[in-house]
Amino acid sequence: MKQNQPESLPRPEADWVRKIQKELLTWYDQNRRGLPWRENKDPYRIWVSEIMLQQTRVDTVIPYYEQFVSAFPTVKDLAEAPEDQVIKAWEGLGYYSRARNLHAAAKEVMEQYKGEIPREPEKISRLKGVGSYTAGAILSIAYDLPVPAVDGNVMRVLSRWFAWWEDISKAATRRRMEAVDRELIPAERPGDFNQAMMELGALICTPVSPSCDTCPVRELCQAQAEGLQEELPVKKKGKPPVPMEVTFGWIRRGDQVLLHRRPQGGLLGGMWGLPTIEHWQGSLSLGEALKTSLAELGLKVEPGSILGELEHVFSHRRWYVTVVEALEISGEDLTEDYRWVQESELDNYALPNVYRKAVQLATERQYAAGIQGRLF
DNA sequence: GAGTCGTGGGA
DNA sequence: TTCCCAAGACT
Repeated sequence: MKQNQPESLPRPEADWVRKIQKELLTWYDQNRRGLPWRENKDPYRIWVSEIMLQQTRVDTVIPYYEQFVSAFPTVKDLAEAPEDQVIKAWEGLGYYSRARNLHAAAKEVMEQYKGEIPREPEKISRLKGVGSYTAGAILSIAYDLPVPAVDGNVMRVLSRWFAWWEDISKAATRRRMEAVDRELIPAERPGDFNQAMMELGALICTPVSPSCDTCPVRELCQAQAEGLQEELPVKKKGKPPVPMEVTFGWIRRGDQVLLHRRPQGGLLGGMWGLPTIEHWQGSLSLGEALKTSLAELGLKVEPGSILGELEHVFSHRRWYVTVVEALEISGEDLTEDYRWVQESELDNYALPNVYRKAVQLATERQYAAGIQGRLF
């Protein structure tokens, strides 16, 4: 590990900057991928793509993007859509607050900006879900404004170009990199230049085993010159997910199943799923936990068999899930965040993947049990 | 500044 | 299996 750089920021010379701009844009013109959000410069479509691409791979986003802009072609369509429909279109993509924020921001654009996504950095940054990177991406790509769009790709590229040893997991580093990046952006094609930086990071200047052989700017890269490309960028490691034991209830009343809407704000906040009890290892037996929890709602159930187990990993949590079957004995009116749903209607709900997996598991076991019951 | 917030893919 | 992620934002 090398020493940290002093406080000063890299000061690229004007001649170096001109070369970088020319080589990068030439390379981009010849190597850019034909992505669906690059078909035009509709600010709304650029916006949708940038939100979906936050912490999400291009290949994962493409089908969601196609379906989303087909369902909501304009910011007006999105603003007028029911939230359930917007969340349903996001099902399986993760980070669901992105969808809620995007929906709320679309309404804001309609009400405050007459349906036109604002061109001012201060205004666009005020929209929910639009941070420093996303604001810069939309303004530069859709409106040709020379503002930085510094994402993980760009930070990696800058870190290597300047042999910059600051930890890119820190917010302060991003701000400092934006200051330097701002000096690199050409007045003519700011959007293409920003995309070229990201494209280089995605295709050539990759996190591991970068393809320096075919890099269009290898002559201008300090890390390459010093053989440091594998050491940079510096990035502090995250903590492993905390393991948790979780019980899902597969609670039936005739051909209906009980769904629960998770509280806003937390993990999978506001999303529908099976009734869920999260507990530390060994704190409660599964059936008793379920029974006790539901009794507080005025719902009496008789715990049945264990339908199965599954494991699901989130960014910061690992769920060891046991799906427990139960039959309703008696119940009063439940609160709004509980709902009895026909099994055939489950597909109409936006269920996060962990619950989708559990539903599949439960229905399969249920079917198998039914067959067994008839046979024996 | 450090945690929180999903998912699926690849080394 | 385990780890690191992939075009970050919000609290």
